Amino acid sequence: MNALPATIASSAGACCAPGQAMDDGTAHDLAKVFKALGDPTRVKLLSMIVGSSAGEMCVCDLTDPVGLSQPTVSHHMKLLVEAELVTREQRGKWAYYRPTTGTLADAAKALLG
Amino acid sequence: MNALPATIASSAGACCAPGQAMDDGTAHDLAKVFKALGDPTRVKLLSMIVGSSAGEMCVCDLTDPVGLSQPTVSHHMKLLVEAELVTREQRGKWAYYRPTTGTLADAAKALLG
DNA sequence: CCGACGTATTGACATCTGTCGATATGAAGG
DNA sequence: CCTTCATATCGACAGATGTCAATACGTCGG
Repeated sequence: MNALPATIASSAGACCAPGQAMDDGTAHDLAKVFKALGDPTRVKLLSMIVGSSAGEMCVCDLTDPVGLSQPTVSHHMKLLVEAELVTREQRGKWAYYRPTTGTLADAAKALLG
Repeated sequence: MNALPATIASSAGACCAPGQAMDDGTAHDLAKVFKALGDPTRVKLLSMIVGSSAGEMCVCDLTDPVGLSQPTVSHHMKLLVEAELVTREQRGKWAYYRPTTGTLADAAKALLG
């Protein structure tokens, strides 16, 4: 229940001492974001949410298009939340997910300098 | 021995029919790029190459900083090459790796629209 | 309070992945 | 040629990952 994206953003600033290995914690945090997108199903899920007209989607809307069971989709969404690529909001019976702005871009920037 | 990044770039253009699931092949290609960065070691490796003053590094320069065996580093570099995040050039006994420009940014753009 | 419904968690399983040691490949130097 | 050195490939193994069926949790409408 944690994650520290502030580290990522700050690392994007003071970046890249030449030839020096990146800090272990930063590398771990960046890898977590990219790893969350390292599965075709999760790429699809995020792309659907990003492209949705309402800007948010619930699990029930996502299950059918990806063709996987509801628990599996729920599991994937949890990983996306933990990577802070989406946020979760419970409204009534439904859990709505919407993309976070900047997480992926910040990670890429921290890596490429 | 393939990979099709043209798909990624082109997908970045005609992106995101609302609510529609992303094409299977595109999702797979994007996931391949992100998965290659889904390991802290590979994040470190790429960041070191990006931050290097010469703009390129050989395996011998990379092995020590990450603290892993030479075969393991070679394995990681192969994955980065296959994801087209770096290019490999053999000069004499040494294999030099340098980052590709745009692969990660294109993947992120294809995903976020 | 109860039943229905959307979602999350658990347990199990096959597969994938990161790592190493041993070995193969390939290029320079004598 | 034969050796040396940098890199790649192979085989093996522990651990992580994606998936599902079964089940538990929470919220709403009676």
